[in-house]
Amino acid sequence: MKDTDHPPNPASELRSAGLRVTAARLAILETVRGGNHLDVETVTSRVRGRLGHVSFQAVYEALHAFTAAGLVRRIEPAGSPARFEGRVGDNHHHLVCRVCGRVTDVNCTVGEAPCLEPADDAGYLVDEADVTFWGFCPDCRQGS
Amino acid sequence: MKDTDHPPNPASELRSAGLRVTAARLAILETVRGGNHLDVETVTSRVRGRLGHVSFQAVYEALHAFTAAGLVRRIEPAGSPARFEGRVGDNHHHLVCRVCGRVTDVNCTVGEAPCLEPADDAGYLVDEADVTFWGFCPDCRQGS
DNA sequence: GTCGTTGTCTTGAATCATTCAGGTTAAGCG
DNA sequence: CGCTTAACCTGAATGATTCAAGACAACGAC
Repeated sequence: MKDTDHPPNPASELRSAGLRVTAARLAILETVRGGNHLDVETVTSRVRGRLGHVSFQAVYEALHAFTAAGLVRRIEPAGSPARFEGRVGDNHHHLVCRVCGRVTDVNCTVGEAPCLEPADDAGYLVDEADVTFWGFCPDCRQGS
Repeated sequence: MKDTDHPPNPASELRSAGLRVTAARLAILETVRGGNHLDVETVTSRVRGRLGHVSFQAVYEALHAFTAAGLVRRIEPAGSPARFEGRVGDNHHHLVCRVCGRVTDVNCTVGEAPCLEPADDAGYLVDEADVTFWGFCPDCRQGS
């Protein structure tokens, strides 16, 4: 099982998602995939390091489009700006450090696609489960 | 099992949490408990309806203090402002409507305190699990 | 290869929730 | 009845995100 299923190449992924292939978007997509739950500012600065100038709006729009297309996933731990990750499609969750904000992936153990359905859906048509574990990461739990 | 365990009365709850008892804070606490995942603006306007004038900062500070004291719980579904609820201490989760933003409580079925621990804690000291189910509420799934 | 459509990118301003600052009021203990 | 300090007030600032409107360029059609 591959980490995430990346078809042929990023360019064709964009195309088959109905998006145009531009240097900026390729760099944004690769940056998100190469990074670890990056926020918009970090994505932007890394992309700028590669390409020169790219506007914040271009990054926001691209990330929004990618999220809608299912190419990336957006997470937003309470109190922190939105973060993006390349791992999509597998039902995994997150550990978030209350001190430093670090985010770490956790696989869900309870079976294959656990936590995917609430006990009682109250009539809702549920399409996603978002599980966040809050605590203190190895580095930050020292001083406790 | 009671819905939520409310000791003697709100005033003594505040006191035993080390907080002073003021008309504003009593009204804020009761408003949150009587409401359904209210945001700060709604809490403020309801409290104002009762008491006359109360500043936003007073409400923010009170809600922050209550949250720290464990009297209320703060949730923050991605993309929406913070919301507060009076149900605390029982491990329950939330259904959030993608269209209207409505939030509904769900009890966790998988045992008593489920989803409380991740499969692999990656060295984190986990103290809370935050589970949000995204979907379409009964009212909003009609047009689909 | 050229053209046209429209998705993408740019600059600049605006919005919204939340927080910070500093000073005033009043809860509750001695 | 004072004192200490939590609580509250007004007003301004911050930071992430979005809106607006025009310029540019990807890519399918010709």
